[in-house]
Amino acid sequence: MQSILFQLQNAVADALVKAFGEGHQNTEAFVNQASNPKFGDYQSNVALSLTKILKKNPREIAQTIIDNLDLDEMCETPAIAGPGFINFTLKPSYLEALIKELQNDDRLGIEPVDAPQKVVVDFSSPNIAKEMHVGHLRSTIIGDSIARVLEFRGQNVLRLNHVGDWGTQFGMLITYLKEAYPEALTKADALDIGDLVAFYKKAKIRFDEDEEFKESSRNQVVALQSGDVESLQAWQLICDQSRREFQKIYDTLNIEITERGESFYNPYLADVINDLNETGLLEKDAGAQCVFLEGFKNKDGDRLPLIVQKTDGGFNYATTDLAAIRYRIKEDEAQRIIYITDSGQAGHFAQVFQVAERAGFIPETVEVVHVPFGLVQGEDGKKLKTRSGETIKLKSLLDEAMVRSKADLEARLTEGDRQESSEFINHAAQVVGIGAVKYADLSQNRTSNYIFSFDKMLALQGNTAPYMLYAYVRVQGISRQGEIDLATLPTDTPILLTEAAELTLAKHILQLSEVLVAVEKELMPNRLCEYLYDLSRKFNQFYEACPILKAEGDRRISRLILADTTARTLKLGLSLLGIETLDRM
RNA sequence: GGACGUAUAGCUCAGUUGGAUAGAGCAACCGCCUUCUAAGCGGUCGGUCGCAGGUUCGAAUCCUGCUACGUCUGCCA
Repeated sequence: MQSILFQLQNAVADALVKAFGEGHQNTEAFVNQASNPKFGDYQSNVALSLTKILKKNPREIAQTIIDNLDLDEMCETPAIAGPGFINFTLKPSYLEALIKELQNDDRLGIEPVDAPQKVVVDFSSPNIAKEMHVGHLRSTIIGDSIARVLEFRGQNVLRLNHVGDWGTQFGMLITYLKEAYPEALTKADALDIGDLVAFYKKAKIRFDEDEEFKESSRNQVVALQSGDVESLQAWQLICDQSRREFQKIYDTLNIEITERGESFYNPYLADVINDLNETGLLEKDAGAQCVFLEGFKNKDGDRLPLIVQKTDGGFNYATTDLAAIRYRIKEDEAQRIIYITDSGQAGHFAQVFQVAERAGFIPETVEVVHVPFGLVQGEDGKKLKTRSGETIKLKSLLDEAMVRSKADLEARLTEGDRQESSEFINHAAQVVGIGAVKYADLSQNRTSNYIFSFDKMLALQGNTAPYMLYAYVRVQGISRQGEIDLATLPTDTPILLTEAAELTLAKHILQLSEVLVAVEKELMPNRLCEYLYDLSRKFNQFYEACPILKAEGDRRISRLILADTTARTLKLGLSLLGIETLDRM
């Protein structure tokens, strides 16, 4: 099923050629959803844009376009309004037919793309032996949602966790491991570090206070990078410990991701330097191997380098990122590489991408894109910390969300004199709590800073996950109340869209495909959130205005189908945000 | 110093290639439960789209300057 928008765009584009000649084959049709319902459902502004080119009155142009349009099946006669807008109002009969098509379509009218692309989504990327913080939460939630949308569209997605599992901090960690847990290296499963973050902090203290420790840490880095067996074993132990902690978070969030950390690209780093050298981009400056950047200056106004090999011969993260780009293009055959990180890294990626392009690492057929998101701030507008100034642990943050949603639910149960099992309560609290955290994050334009507030994200009114979950629950409630299996409603009865609320809801349901195309292109999950929020509101208005179980005959079945299609759209949309649904709450 | 980003209602935010009278939620106030879960629905109130110019038939949106805030700015990632 082609989206309504797509069909109207094509129709207008055809009309332009018919009306004004072959020269207008590439003229943009400028069809959009109507800016205000009173203007109809869709509008085209193309007549206004052609005023100068055709040297005619825009209303006259609009009329000529309408005369050449063939939309009798879809629309009422298009109207010209204002200076030359063409307004389209969809026919109820057309909407009825489309809703009917969705009744038994699991994909709700969304066709997979014709030619799937190989897409790498690089997200989450915590650092080994460090706490996952709210910044990682954003990357994880946004990355997962983008990956889900692309997957549903039929793209071949590789989700990669580019964990920080390599680098100078491991010298310190391994040295401390040997000092504090010497038995860990000789006995199996002897390591029980417990809180790895505390371990990291202790190691850091030792590193800062003791010159000898510092020196042996440096030697440890060299040993690790040169493949010393014992060092590698220690490194592995620390990574495993961290990995287990990360996995708990991913399990709670229901997120799948393949770990491929920085260390993976270690064997390819030297090649990057060699190839940069061959392209003539490499310059040695103050002992370091650099590529000097175009359009970047340092504080003194001199040209700024991207350092790819340090004076001591070590590589840094720019080198790793260059190696990763090449590997993902050559070995993974990626056609689109998406990096989900905070906007603070925008400069870094701009630099790395520039060097990769100039070095010829990125073919024209490959798109490499940084998807930045804003800072997570506390309610004071500053970087989020606990009262004592500590980083907030992701686990405790998620736990608190669930505790709060549980308390809310229990209060409601008491109020409504309802009895539920503890399994039910715990499951509902988890779905609502985690869903609320995810939705709060995804529903904002990701480029702006994000003020993190438990109260706001867990508020159960307004533009929140619970609001949408509740709309879904309402439909399931109808099913229970009427003892109706929504999956086996009759298929031979007509859809009847006569009430304004029914028409409004039906139109909105049919716009999912337009939204998903936009999300895939712009990588902005908040567009999907906005769509689902509007869908929930329109459903609630329909629910209020149009009795379902009390309706009779075909009208009852039609409304049941409309409600069920809404619920399935909500469930699909929420699943693309990584949010589960509930039958009761 | 430079680069990038942000600035929209009291608060938190939308605003899709420039389009018609800039939209939600929260907060405040007023209504609607003998009727499918009121975690709902309807209504009222609330804006010099940071400031000043410019381009355009038309600017929150594009350009220039300014102000404020944020991020980044050579061997951490």
